[in-house]
Amino acid sequence: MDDSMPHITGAELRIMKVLWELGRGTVRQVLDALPAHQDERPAYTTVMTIMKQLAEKGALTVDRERQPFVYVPALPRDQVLGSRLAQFLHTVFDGQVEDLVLHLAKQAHISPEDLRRIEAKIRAREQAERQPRGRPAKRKKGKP
Amino acid sequence: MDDSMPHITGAELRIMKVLWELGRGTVRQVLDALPAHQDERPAYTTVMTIMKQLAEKGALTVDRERQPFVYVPALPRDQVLGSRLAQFLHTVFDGQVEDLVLHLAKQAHISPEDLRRIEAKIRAREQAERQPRGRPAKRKKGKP
DNA sequence: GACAGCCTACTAGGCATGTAGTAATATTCC
DNA sequence: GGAATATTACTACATGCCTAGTAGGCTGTC
Repeated sequence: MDDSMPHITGAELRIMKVLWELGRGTVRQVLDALPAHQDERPAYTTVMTIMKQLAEKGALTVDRERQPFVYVPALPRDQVLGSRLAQFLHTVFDGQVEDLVLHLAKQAHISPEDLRRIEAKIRAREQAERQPRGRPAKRKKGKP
Repeated sequence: MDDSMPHITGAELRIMKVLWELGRGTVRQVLDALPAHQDERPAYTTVMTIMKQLAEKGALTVDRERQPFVYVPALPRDQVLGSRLAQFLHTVFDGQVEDLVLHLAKQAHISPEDLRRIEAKIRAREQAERQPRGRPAKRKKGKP
């Protein structure tokens, strides 16, 4: 599962995020949808190169039928983010989850009430896993 | 405070962890205390180079009186780890704390009870901050 | 059928990082 | 005082990542 996870770098992750949002897209579409990082956007060719790397790593599948190639995420968002989180937890906090959450609480100004909400979500999810009945509709941002 | 935080890389963080644990130490001591990463340890000179870099960045102070130079952490563990966490939260989870904690819960198998414990700790800390005994009140940085 | 425009593939260079070797220097012991 | 040992500074090298340019192909239009 995790052992086959390719390593996704920072720039690659930015691209993946856009594609998870879009569902699928061409280089041009990804470039346009890329959150303007305050001032500068990468060049078209840069985005293309990164997407090609992602395809080679198996993080994207390419539909070469259509002429502007269409790229589709081959790895679910949860898995990639989870993998990164696991690595971060291990390298920075030595796997001490409590330590991480405490730091998080400190600097992100999480209130105990926030934790309550999260706790409730976890419980809900656990129940949902126990009795799977269609999943709750996830809202997607419509984008052209 | 945070804006002057130097960037600590992965290898550097490994060294810092040892020194936070030891309190202070020479290159040799750090090398010996370095958790044998299962199979290979870096060379003595490698550790030395990294520690020199850390000193240049201001993450370590050097006592050159003693002949085997003695290095002391100049940045508190909380601050460095917190900074890394903040950056991680921003780049990977777009600052969505709940999203991060939910992922954490999923893969690290945190139970709601664990969260309860953490919640209690946060409350305790908040109270401690409210009624500081002995220690001067910690000023909170204002947020825009 | 030729041309213009967009798209892909290939290639390259710059930068940060991690690792380690070599020469010079200080310390200690005899 | 001199030799053996340990420590430091300087430098180099390999790797990975990010960014971008150029050449060539495909598509649609006139």
